[in-house]
Amino acid sequence: MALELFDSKSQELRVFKPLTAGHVEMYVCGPTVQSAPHLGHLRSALVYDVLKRWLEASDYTVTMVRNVTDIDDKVLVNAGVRDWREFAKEVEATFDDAYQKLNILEPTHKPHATEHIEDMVTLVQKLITLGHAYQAEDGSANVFFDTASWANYGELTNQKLENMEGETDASHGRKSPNDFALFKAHKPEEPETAAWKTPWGLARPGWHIECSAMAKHFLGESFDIHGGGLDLRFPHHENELAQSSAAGDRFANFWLHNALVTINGNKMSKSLGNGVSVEDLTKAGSWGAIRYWLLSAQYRSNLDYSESSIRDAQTALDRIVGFLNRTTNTGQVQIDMQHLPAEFKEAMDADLNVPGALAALHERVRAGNTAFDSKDEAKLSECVEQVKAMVHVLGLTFAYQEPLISEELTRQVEDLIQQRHDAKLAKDFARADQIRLELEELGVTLKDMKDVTMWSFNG
RNA sequence: GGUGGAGUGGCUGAGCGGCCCAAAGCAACAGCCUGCAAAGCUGUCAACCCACGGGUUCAAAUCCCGUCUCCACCUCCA
Repeated sequence: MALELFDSKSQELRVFKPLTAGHVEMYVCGPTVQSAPHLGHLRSALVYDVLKRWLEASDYTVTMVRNVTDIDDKVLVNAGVRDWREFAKEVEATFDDAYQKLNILEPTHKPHATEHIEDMVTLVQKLITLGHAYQAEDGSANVFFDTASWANYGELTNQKLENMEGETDASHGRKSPNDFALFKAHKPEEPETAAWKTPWGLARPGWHIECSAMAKHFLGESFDIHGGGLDLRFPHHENELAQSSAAGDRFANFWLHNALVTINGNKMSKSLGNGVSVEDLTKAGSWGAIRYWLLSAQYRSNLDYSESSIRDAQTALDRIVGFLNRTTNTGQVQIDMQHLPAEFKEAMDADLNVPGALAALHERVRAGNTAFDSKDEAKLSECVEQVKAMVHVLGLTFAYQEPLISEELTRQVEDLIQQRHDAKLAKDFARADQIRLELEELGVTLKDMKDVTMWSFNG
């Protein structure tokens, strides 16, 4: 079975076939570094991380670009009196930190908008030459895309120009309220560091042109997949598509849009201020649990957050981790498609049906536990290999590889466990129970197995 | 007004014409294990049936029509 992906431009499932055999190029819209990440940003990054992992597991090589929008109205506003560049770096670091803790792989390229102003100028000049862009009629350095000149405008979101509401504020030299900024003229109240010399005067780039220019810089005039959050479909991606195709590029072959994280049924967003922060999440469960939860709905379905979400995910993940811990001595995993069950592959190939893949994973865990208890070594070994491979593809490996506990504490805990064991042998149950209480106070969860006592911290 | 999407068990969430008398997880309950527990494991758990009303079909959660409710986008947002 071949991988099928839902292309939101043609609004249908299409069999995925890369433009170049064996190689996939993808561009994903990364964050505007205006404030710390919330669950929605993490979900988006994670969706494309899993896609990349699945493509690689399917024997493709993948070039992935995920940009950083480090110059934007909001960045300047939120920086306040501080140097906006320093502020942007700081926010970006909080994203990188969260990505890393979630085990999101580094993209091949991580370009910053401010590093590609030249590319943007070149692209805009071309658009002007071709008659699809113009400098503001008021003579300022504002440059706009001429939507009326591009008959396909609206093709991505199936909208007609006359139905669009357009910009409501002052025109700034626009011909039409639907025209969007390619470059924004420098404003006196903004720092000079946030302005670049362009053929039209001092200006900074608009948001949309950044992605078109960076995609072209790294991937050329056409590439396989463009991904991003559903809320970026319009205007951001519509405008990207208009710019790039008006400049003569074929641009993306597939458009993927991940659905949003909701809370009480409503979108989680910066502007609504209902974002759940990283601090809140890590109180409820580990990073592994957060990753597991974010994967628990198919990427085109909304994912609704509630208080118990992460906690429930932790329990589910612990089942998988517990199975591997009690049956395996090593955290080493080789990715081997041979070991992936057919149900898992079918689910992943069906537009990345990760919940279906997780179902296959849990089924193997149960079969493995049964084999373990009945001492069916052959069956057990098969299940372990399968589970390891699936866990690896989903990027959950780190959840059982991470030794978070210091050596000192480990020694202390193991010493107490030994004392308790001795007390139990001497049938001094009062002493054994007392030690059990001490361990609980340390935040240790005991697991008395047949011959040994296993334990985990806050588990 | 325009454009998309969604309504499935206590909760999360797959399935999108027959394999569905609806996956998986959580919760709940029971058993095993244990000195007793916890943890772990195993099992059980959707019967006027997949928002409601019609229709198509040999066959519908899945297709069509209508109704209701909800969400997203059309302004910055993953």
